[in-house]
Amino acid sequence: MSLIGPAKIGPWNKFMILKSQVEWALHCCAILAGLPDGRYLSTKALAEFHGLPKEYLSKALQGLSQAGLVDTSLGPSGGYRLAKPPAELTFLEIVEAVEGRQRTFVCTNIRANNPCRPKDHCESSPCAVARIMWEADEAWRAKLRGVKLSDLVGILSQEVAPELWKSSFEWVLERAG
Amino acid sequence: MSLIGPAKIGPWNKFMILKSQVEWALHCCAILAGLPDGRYLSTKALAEFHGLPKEYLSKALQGLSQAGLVDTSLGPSGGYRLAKPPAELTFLEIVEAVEGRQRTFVCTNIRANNPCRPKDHCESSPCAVARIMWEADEAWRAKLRGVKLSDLVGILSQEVAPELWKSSFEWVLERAG
DNA sequence: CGAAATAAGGATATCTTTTGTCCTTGATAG
DNA sequence: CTATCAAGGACAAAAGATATCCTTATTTCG
Ligand code: SF4
Ligand code: SF4
Repeated sequence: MSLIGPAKIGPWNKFMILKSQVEWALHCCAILAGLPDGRYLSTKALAEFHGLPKEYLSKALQGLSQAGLVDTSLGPSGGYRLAKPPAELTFLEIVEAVEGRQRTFVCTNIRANNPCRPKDHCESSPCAVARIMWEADEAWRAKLRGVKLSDLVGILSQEVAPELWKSSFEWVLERAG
Repeated sequence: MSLIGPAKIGPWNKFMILKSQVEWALHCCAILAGLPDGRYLSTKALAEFHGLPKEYLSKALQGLSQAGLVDTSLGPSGGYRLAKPPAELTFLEIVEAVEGRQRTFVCTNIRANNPCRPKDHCESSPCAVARIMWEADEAWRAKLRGVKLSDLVGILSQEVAPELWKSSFEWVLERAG
């Protein structure tokens, strides 16, 4: 389902992959975006709705909370709600909140091992290899930065079957504190 | 060195990261690009030049070989050489040869767990979340597809100190079969 | 006030992936 | 014939992802 080409290159089937937490967080934000003003939705409800382990999903939601993307409330009728309007929440913010902000290419500075290199030689700036890879990372981020949560909700509201959309909304409302 | 922001978000310090093999393969290709026509360079020489474990680097080179990016030759004076001119070899080809071609976002289809979803409901196409993430992946690939190995060599030849560039070239030539 | 529900987060266990080593096989140059 | 090479299988160690359990402090509601 997720292979692009015939790619069967030795034992290297797996590509660098985002945590499944990212998918969970995106789905949860989409749900929270539909919540009426001031209401909260608990981890329990979000986990149940998506069929996910509650305790582990909680870690992803904590990531969103620490990044300031959601507000929380304790006690019964507590839970999560978005900290800003869906139109001001980007995909990149959500992805980075759970996945971190490191680049995909990390440089282990192997050029320092060059046997021809003088002992006192000091490369100051990152070399071209790293810069090129980081530009690709930035293109990835730029794309995600350009998509708002509200864009997603807009697409989903058109694509999801109306009766499913409606019943899901009601299911959530019943549990929103 | 590789952090973009202050990003200290819970235990999630690590981002999805490319194998170090990718860095190794890019460096090796840069070296091979400087090889005179018809000459080969062995795993042993490449590993020694970069200070890498020979047997493990070998796996990365096998990836390049299986992808048809390099030609190999057995026996003494054997090794690797590029299968095509550096101007026709893209970063993306090299990266995919060692890392694979899977997307960074894999969809575990959690929408199927929606308790409101009718039993016989069948979502055919991937939803908007997945499509958006895949577009970002494609932007990343497009960027890497646009950079040729010859571009890298051009930049390096300007940036690397001339005496180091020259001595490295000679070091390689001494060992090229 | 007291009980139940909640987020936050520490500790730990398990599984997968990455990284690395070792060895065998078959081919090739000299 | 011998030394050297790529290919690749088997295996081990380290790191990371996934998941569970438990404690603590806070808040709502009866
Ligand atoms: S800076 Fe360039 S040479 Fe140094 S490790 Fe990173 S990619 Fe390799
Ligand atoms: S297709 Fe969409 S809803 Fe289904 S698992 Fe993928 S991202 Fe989630």
